[in-house]
Amino acid sequence: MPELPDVETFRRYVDATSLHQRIESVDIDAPRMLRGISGAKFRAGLEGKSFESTLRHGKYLFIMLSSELWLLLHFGLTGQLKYFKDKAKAPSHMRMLLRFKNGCHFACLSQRRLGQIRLLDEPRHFIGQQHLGPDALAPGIQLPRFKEMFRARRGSVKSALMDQHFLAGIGNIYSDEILFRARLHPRSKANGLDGRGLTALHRAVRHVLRVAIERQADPARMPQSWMLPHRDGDGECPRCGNEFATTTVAGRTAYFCPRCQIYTP
DNA sequence: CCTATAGCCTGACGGC
DNA sequence: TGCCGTCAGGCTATAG
Repeated sequence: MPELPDVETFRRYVDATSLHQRIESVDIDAPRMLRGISGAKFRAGLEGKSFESTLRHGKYLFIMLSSELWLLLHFGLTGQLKYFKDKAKAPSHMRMLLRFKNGCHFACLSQRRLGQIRLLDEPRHFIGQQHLGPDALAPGIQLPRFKEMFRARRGSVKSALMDQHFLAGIGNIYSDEILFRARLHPRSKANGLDGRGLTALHRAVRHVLRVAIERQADPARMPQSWMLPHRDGDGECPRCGNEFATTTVAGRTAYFCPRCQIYTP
């Protein structure tokens, strides 16, 4: 689930629910998700502190604590956040559970336990260490820079979009949606796109991510003109009625419309 | 630099 | 019904 629009939605959710409340207790159910720190040290780092502000880079969510340390959350394939009052209403698959002084709870869910939880001193430092590319919605990624990046990139356009070292935040679903909008075949070569293709791609990246954020990354609320509502089930292109096809790119299943999306070697 | 593969985990689904 | 293989919106490590 969690690509850039989902994580941005989580970030806003934290801002709306969980800032400035003292953390009374910390429970970890999935020690494997905790990276580079013991459970005891992690608990000690959170207890008595509060969330003060949030930041997102790609698919990573950073939460600044009152101690000036940062809580890092990464959601893997199945992560979610949930803020709730009654413990009786606790959701399933809670991997980290905080209880605030006001009696409410903040839970990090992950059915498959593939996410990551860390404590950091500086987001910039972490982003550098991981060699993450610029955030896909960063204001600095204007068309000229975007074109330069793709012209210097070998391999397929879809694997470029999904490569977190190249551009951070886009995963399998939204790369398909972006390529559908830009009418580019997922296996088209990144450095084979012409000016028109790159312009369309640049606009599609920004448009798709922004609209998805506006709709809170809820698949049920995406426009009918998009691929997402038709990916399974009927599987028909909302533009031409053709059936969607699939192919494998960078180890993932890519959906595309064989009539609308043009291949460029 | 790039691609392909397996592994990490769990659950849903279809076929037999 | 039960078992089995496959697949899933992530990342990492490894090999070529």
